Amino acid sequence: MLTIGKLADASGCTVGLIRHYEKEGLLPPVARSEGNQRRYMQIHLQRLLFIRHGRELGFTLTEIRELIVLSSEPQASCQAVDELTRAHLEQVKNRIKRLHAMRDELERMLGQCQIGRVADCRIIETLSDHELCDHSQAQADHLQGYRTLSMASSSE
Amino acid sequence: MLTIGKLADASGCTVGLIRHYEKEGLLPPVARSEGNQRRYMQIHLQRLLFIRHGRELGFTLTEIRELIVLSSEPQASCQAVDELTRAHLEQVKNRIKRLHAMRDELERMLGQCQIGRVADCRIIETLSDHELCDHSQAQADHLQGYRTLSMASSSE
DNA sequence: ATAAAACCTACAATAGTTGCAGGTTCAACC
DNA sequence: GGTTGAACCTGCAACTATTGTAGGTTTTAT
Repeated sequence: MLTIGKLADASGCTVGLIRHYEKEGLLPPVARSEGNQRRYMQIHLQRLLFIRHGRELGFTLTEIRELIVLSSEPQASCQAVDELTRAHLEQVKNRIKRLHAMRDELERMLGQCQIGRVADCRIIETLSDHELCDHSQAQADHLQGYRTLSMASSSE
Repeated sequence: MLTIGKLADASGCTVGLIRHYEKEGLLPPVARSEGNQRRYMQIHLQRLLFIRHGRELGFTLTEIRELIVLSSEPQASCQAVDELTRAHLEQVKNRIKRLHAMRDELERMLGQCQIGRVADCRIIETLSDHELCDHSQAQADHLQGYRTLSMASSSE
């Protein structure tokens, strides 16, 4: 029997996040102590690790919920799993493309900047005038947002 | 004089987004008609294009606000602009790294999947057991979220 | 018995954008 | 001048994933 705090330590999630996953229906119902505190078992840890691993791979919680449903039928074909993963991979590739375009343009701008006065700054100039931008890959005028793990992480 | 609708068309923003930028302090104060409707001038269009271009390059609204402040002093050194851009570039590069790790692992999993039964699915298996994952670049256990343009875009 | 650590719920905040409801103004046409 | 329809107004809620907080309860160890 694990308390939510122990489960958090074991899984690398915060306590709040575990409660959140429960609310979202990603964690199965939990036994409670007499005083209404959650008491987990190994199966919950496994599920939690599954969720975290999915998140590390960039799946949304909705996709992970879907993967959980699919994995609950061991005899079914895993074609749906394959398709979901393939679709997700395409999204990841699209994001990479967009980020590459950003990176290249940012590097181009930085390469032109001589650190002079703002009035002559190529970065400001390019931002002000889209025509000065390298349009070769600028079809990325529709960019997608998403969110992965740990907004408040120390790594950035 | 442009109405907010015309400005939206000219800039590629939605009407709601223009109001949002105003609320966020990214657009200078606007003249109003007798009936309290916003009436814009060319300067507002320029500002809006600057914002959109910044967003396309992945700058946050906070960074763009900063860039606007910096660009308002033409005689100042553009070193701060350069530094802000450089820092942003590093973030973009980090995101690319993480997405590369995701992509590689997803491709690896897909390559192992034979489209059999879920019970034997390598994708589910790998998600369930982090040890099966290729850890070579899996230090990315702290992933960052962010958001760029147009969540509801047609392109995904 | 008491104190501290851990837990509980419910809510707000983050970022950027969209969408809605309920109401007002503008433009054009009769 | 009146009427209509499009465009506008404000304020609010939604989305995603996660964190944080406030105010209160339980558990655990002393």
